[in-house]
Amino acid sequence: MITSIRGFNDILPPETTLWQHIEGAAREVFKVYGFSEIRVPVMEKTELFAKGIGDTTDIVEKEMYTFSDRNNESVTLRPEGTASVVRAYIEHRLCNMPCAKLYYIGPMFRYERPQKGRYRQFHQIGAEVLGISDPMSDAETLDMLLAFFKKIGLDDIELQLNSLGCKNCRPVYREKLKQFLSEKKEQLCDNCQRRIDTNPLRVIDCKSRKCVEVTDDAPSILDYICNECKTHFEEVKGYLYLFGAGYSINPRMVRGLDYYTRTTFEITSDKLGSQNAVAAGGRYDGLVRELGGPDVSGFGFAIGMERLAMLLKEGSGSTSHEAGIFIVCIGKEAETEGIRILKELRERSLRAEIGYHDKGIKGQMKMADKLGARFTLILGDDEISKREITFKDMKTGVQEKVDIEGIAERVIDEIAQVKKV
RNA sequence: GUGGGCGUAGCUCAAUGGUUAGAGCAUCGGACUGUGGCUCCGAGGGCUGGGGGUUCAAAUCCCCUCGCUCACCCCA
Repeated sequence: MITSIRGFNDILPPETTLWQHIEGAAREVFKVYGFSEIRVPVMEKTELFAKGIGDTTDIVEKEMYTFSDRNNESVTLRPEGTASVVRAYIEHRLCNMPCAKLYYIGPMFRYERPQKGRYRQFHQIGAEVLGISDPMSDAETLDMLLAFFKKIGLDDIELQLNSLGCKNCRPVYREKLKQFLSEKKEQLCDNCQRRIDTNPLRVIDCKSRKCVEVTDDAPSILDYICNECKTHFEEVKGYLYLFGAGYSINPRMVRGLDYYTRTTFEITSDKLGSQNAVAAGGRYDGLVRELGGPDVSGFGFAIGMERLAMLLKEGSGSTSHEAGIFIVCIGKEAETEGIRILKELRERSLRAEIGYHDKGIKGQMKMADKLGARFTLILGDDEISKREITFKDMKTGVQEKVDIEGIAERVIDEIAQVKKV
């Protein structure tokens, strides 16, 4: 048996309905906030990600699907969406727009060990605002994200906010923190002892109890960011209040991508297991320039579709099928008439299916039931000779013979009745 | 890359080292040849993940390997 590749999953019918619902809600909400969809390729030149994400990050160092194509060019399946969107923004001179508010939906690829909420092919809904540095934009975009979660009925989530400062003030804090950690090195977990030099910010985000205690009085980044960054952060908080968005400050939150500056955030849920962020993002003011574009700001986020679907499945399990019609035919003549009716119902946008002959009438009824049809239309010799059709309500079991002319109207009426209740 | 847990029918799971590896659900058929669900009866479906070893005898014990899963790491 040929199976799918490790970490690459099929999404099967009952669940695809949920996915469509999620995507539809995102499109609706993003639209009213003035965003437009952008579709970018799933593969890019490797250097785009190396430059954009940072070539010492874990993603670039060991998690990318990188190949040589037949021309010996190094290409990579995108591990995230922002770099591609920024590339397209520069390539097509979208900076000529007053500001670019773009969203995308699609698969991303990272070569990691799969676990709960983490897959090698996973899907993100992302949005980016390019060309605006105003803190109101941070708040507005966060408000949009929260509006989306509200729309799909997800509560029990928390918006955690932080500022990572800019390229001027972050290194100052980093040194200060390194100093602090070095003094307490022996008390940290093995992992964090190693991290003091490679990634000190990560230490204050460590979950091990030992490290949490030791870093309790560690310097906070919010005390070290420069005045400009501080002002920006304060204004973001002020605008969040105006938009009515709730949040909590988490000065220990760290992001894994190099491009983030100033505002960063995560939306978390305690129902996701170890991978507890359902969405995350932040500001990236140097990225466009870094990738060869104008010196403009950026702000964006990405939502993890698998994680979101996981949360929504926990809640309401409404699997009720749509009201549908199933046509049972006995004999060639009935079949001819049945197909005619089938076409008519479908042209009127009704969900209609027809039985296949090799099943017999019993088999066809069974199939109607399994498919969840609310009504069946039964056509046999009796009906054909009298120009009638048997109309059966599968829920109540009640059936009657009705005139074959105008059957479509009758069905539409009945379905309208059912939907009202 | 490093750990832990688990691999038995399509699915969920049974089976002290000892007959022919079982059950529920699902599938198909019958009771009910123009009527689904409910009930009853029956059928199909398995190299017990794969390979090696111990033993008179292995789903069961040992080793190797592959797969899944959770966690570390990292992240959506």
